[in-house]
Amino acid sequence: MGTTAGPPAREASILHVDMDAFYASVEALDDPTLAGRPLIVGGAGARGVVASCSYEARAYGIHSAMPSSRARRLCPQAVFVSGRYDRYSEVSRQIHHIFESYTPLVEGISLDEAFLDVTGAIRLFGPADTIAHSIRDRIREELGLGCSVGVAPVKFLAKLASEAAKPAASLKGVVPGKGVFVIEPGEELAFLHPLPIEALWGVGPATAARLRRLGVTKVGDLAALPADTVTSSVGRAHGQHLYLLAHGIDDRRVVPDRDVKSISHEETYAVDRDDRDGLHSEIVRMADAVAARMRKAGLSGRTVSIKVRYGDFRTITRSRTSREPLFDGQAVATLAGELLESLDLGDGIRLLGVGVSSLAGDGSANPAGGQLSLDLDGADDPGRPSWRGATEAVDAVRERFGAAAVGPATLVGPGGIRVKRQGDTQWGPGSG
DNA sequence: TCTGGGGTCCTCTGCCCT
DNA sequence: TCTGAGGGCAGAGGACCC
Repeated sequence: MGTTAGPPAREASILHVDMDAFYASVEALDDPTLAGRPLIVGGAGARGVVASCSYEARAYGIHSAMPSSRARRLCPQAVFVSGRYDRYSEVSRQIHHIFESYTPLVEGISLDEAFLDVTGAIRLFGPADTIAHSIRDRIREELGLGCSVGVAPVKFLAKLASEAAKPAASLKGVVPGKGVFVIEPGEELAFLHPLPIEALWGVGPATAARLRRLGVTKVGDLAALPADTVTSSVGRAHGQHLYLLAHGIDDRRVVPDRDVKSISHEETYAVDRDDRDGLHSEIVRMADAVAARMRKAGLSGRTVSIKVRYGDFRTITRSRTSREPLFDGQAVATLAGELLESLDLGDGIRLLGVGVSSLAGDGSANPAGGQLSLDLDGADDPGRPSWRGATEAVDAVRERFGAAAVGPATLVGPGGIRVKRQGDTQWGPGSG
């Protein structure tokens, strides 16, 4: 660090593909009566938020993460639809198949966004912008969905370029965007410096407020500052990163398979809760789901965390690290339950979450280590099944008959077994 | 005008050990 | 034996992303 020179010349061969209003577009695809209408995907309840909305809804000022209650006030005629995580995952896989027909270097950021490094594909398919148009056409023709593609020499500029390629919302109708926007080598700073500072990846409301105190409102203002001034304002690592980005420098590569660092579930309740027995049952349900996802990924974890958000929105986390790797829901629930017991629930909590981190790849069927204490009952008497065996049996039954086919006894209720699945209540209570 | 869910990364603090 | 410095680690929380 310390140089103020522009980025080193590099071919524009990084693509950022961003689906346009993805969830809303999938809903309109599956139900054509929704097409062209203000459509909101998200939690319709009092504590729900907007996950995605059509451009017709955006024309009313609605955007993702907005409380659903406010969205409803802004556009009373909008159609609310609950999210279907499984369906979006399925479409996302189809989109990735298209990506992978061009390059194996595909880094998924979320269900609707990915980076592609097409450096090695140019000889076969043509220049990067040709590949970008080809991908966009195929997604339109094969899946009936729209997307915007940014092309640039580095990742964060490709992302900004895809923003520049997006359609715009207006009350007179959707204004089509460029679809593909290319930032050529040498053009980086001319594109970057007039942008507001919030355009940089990693600048949210808190960082923007700090930078504004230095007189920084545009990326170019940040680039004009000495590196030390930036780091003393926003912290060493963060400051160095932003300083480099402001000069168009981004050495991050496209990484196809990132290691998962943590797995968690959390849920916001429609009303604040202080019933310890009920919340303990919730801990068991979420721990069961987290552990099932760990095992499916062949992982075990050592650190168990709980997250609690009180009625006044104050949020705390508590965690504990086990000496032994954990792989089953009961062990995770035991630690999480102890953490919950140590807390004062006050006037009630609106959110509860359970997570596991310090993950390692030994949650498979026959790990090298793992949870000796819980396996002891089986080890004492070879004729008795071990807890590990029971867990594997549960996984096998669920694989065949579904997640609700079998589960912890504490989760059995009048309607069957209450299991937690990824994407459930994703956008708040009352989402359907 | 109230603020979801699932993640990652960073910083700070306190504790333990050398 | 006591004390302080420094490293490593765990725990907690903040900020940010989609």
